[in-house]
Amino acid sequence: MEISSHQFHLLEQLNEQRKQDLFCDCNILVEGKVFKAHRNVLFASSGYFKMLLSQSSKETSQPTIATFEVFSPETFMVILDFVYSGILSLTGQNVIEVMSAASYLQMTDILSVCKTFIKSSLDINEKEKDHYLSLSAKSTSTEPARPALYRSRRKAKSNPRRSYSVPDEKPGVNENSWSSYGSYLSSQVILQRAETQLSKRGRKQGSGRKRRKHLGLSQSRDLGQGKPDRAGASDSSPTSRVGEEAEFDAENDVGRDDYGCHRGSEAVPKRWSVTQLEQELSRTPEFVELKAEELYTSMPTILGVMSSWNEGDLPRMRFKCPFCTHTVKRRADLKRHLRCHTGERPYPCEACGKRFTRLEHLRNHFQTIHQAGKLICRKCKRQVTELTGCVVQQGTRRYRLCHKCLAEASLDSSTPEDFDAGHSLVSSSAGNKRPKWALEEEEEEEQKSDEETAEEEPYNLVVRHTNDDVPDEVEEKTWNSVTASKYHPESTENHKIS
DNA sequence: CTGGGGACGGGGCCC
DNA sequence: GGGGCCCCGTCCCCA
Repeated sequence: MEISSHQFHLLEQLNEQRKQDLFCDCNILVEGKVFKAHRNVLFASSGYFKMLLSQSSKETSQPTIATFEVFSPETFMVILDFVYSGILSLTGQNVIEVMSAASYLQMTDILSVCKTFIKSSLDINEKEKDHYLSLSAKSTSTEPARPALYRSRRKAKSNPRRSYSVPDEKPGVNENSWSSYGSYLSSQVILQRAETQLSKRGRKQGSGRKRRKHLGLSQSRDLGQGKPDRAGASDSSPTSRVGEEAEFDAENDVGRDDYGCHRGSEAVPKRWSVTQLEQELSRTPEFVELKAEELYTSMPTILGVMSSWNEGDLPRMRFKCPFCTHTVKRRADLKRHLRCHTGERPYPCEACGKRFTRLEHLRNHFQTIHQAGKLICRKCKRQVTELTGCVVQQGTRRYRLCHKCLAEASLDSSTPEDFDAGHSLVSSSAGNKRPKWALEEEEEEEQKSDEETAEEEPYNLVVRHTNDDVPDEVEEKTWNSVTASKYHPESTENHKIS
């Protein structure tokens, strides 16, 4: 026979013990503030602590001290309260940092709730839109943030306080609290996008930003001895973090000044960069894939915002990106911009598989990479014709050499091929060395049954506008080799739509 | 190590 | 609204 209240009472007792500092055998030092807790509770709640405490479990006679500098004491208080009560106090101001801390501490339940909270914050229904449009920027900037209390499903029954359930876990409960957009987001779970996003971000940020690091764990009798661990960390997180905060403070101030009334800003507290938010969103397997098209049509009310206007001027309508502070004048531009957040690349190069966000980028790529459009010998800089020179490929670069320079360069091993011979330069070179981005798209390339066709006609640019949801509806535009060199799509007779 | 150039991504804006 | 052009910034490779 199961007594349902036992778990709750047990946790309640543990929480009381924590508050009274009874049997606490773990001290957590967060930016100088000490939190006391029980190892077993932390072990059971956090993957981070599980790993940490299992490593230090041999010396159980001494209290464990964990030191963190990557989140604030207030944030850790929220998390610790959740651990001991099942109640998560989220606000628009703390959700990002709580999510970051939860991600760090490997607490997936909190992560899910935070992501859901953010998603719901991104939704603005028609009522709110009308509300914003009817009020001036001044009058809407003072609405206090109401904390939302998220309760663990296990404790939802006995909690008298208002709580939300995670839609993923309990569909149907509190449906009004969650927009269709949020449901849409939750239903679009794709792991591959997360990997792609992470690899992309990692590549881009590799030199620019340092990952935040915790400052270590010590096990000693004296709390003060936790300090040397901080000094020992070469990649000092306070320094890097301050830099990140300052960076985003500046960029977010712009958006806040103009669009302070927009609720979307609540979901992105000013201390966080957009990239950081994306990283947090993409760190977990549940990262959602958003297609710009669907995103655009599924949440139209979030996009149109009214900027503040000067005296005597008519209000200027701009469109704000829900994921960052960027605003654009036209909806189409926003739609285009959204692709940089969703990672959607609807224009694959049929020659090499690389995908692009825009047709023009694909066009430029094809011209420069696969056609070596410059009729100049790269070595002697003289003009070459298709008779006096040929195209060679070195790595990912493709260029022309005159026959003379080619002979001098001794490029026999690189298998240069005559441009007019109709051989597949791409396939021969791609077989030798696959670029990094090609590897990323490897899985998708495997599904391309028509790629061989493209390789047989290496000088035709085949543009396929993909639609992942409707794979049968594939739009292809094939440029003839001659017209492709010009890339004038207005000459529609050269397009083959299949 | 450094500077130059290529490739690429993204924004603004025109047609 | 879509397509396209221009411009700029960033990253990477190479000499």
